[in-house]
Amino acid sequence: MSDASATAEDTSPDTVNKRRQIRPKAERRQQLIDATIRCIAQHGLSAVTMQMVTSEAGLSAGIANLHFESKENLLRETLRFVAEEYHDGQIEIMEGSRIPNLSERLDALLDFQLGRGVTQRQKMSVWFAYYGEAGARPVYQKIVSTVDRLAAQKLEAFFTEIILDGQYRDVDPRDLATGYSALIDGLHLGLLVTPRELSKRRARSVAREFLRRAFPQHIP
Amino acid sequence: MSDASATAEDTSPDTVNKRRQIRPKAERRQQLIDATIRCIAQHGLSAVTMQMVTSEAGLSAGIANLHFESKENLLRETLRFVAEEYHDGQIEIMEGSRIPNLSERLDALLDFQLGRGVTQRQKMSVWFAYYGEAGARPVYQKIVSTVDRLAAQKLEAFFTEIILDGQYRDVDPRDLATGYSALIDGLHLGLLVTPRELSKRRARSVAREFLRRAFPQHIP
DNA sequence: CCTCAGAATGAATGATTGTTCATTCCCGAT
DNA sequence: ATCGGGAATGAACAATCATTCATTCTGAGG
Repeated sequence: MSDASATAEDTSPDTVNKRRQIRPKAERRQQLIDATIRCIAQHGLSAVTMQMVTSEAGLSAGIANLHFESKENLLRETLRFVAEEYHDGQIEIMEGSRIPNLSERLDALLDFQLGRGVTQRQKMSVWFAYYGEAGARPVYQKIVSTVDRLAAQKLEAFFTEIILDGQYRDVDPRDLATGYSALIDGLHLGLLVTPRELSKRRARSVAREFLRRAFPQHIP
Repeated sequence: MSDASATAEDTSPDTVNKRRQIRPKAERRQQLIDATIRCIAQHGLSAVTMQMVTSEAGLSAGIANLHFESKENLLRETLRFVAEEYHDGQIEIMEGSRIPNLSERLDALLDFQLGRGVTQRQKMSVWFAYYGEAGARPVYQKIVSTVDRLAAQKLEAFFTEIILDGQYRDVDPRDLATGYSALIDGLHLGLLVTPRELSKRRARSVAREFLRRAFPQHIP
């Protein structure tokens, strides 16, 4: 929106470019998925059209049907990408090869899940747009279930490790992991729907207090 | 789907009735809202059409535009109804004129939020369908925000009462209310999207444990 | 420099959908 | 009984959308 001086030939990647370019298939697919994410975040899943996506990607109308078979396919692959991206990031932290200290790893998890990222709001919108449809679409349920199950197992293992380290009593790692995951989902929902009443800072504080009550020795 | 024997004149309310009936405006509006809820739960918000809704209600095609100005209006009023119904039920319990005992009131709240009700799943679907679109639709955000704020205030007051009664230290009622609300939302999400991995019983147990950690004297 | 496989285009198409409104006909008031 | 206001109908309409495919054009290999 800033550099729109169409005086000479324009070869910048983001602005309108008349020249047709041929790119590898994988690159075009990702380009279309990224455009779909932006469209869902801005207009809502139910308002997204193919023209909207291809226009956002700066490409022609028929290209989405060329690289994905149909609109349904494009939306399904977009969900899969967002779901895997989120859970992969989570799992990388929890497996903990990077951060050996358990307290620091808890903080890193909090930062990843509730930290600030400009693009974070876009991802949340997409996330819940699909959740909203999941009740009626078994395909979406299956994608989310698959990645969710793995993340839940890793979280349970992570909590088990903390429980052993702190010798905590009367704490079931499975129930605690379920509760923590639900809490994070609910906080994301609050950040998305009522951002005026729930700041990111307070959301992080609330989640931290949940962990502090469960693992007082690991959270100051 | 069971009693479909079209042998004689049919005057039952739910089955197909040829005879045209004139009913009060308010009744027709509610009838259409109920049909909309069922359609959203079954097919998803993005797949709902006017014909689907009017057919589900057993009425003619143009009637939705007669009682609501447009489709957008119908969807907006449906959201308002579901949101108010849920929060009114919550508030009635928390105000506690019915149940004086605080522990019993906590249990009643858990039962209402995570109890079994056949229609519960339908309402959850609608709830999250709108949440998914809320990120892109300020109108939805405003409706949810309005009812949510009132419920949050009542919950905070309720928790404050419990804190005073139990003389709990180091517990902020506002943060606790935010956390509990988020936890319930997250559990609803789990019940909707991954029902195989989260039973209602376990969801209730997880929420109860959250409360027990905060109010040990009030939850056995 | 030339060639051509196949990537990209975008106008055309058929299907779907929200909305309208002329017509029908129910039901309470007279 | 009957009359009229207005609730209900449903066929028709205009707009929108996903998808197709004949055509254009690119860029790497010969």
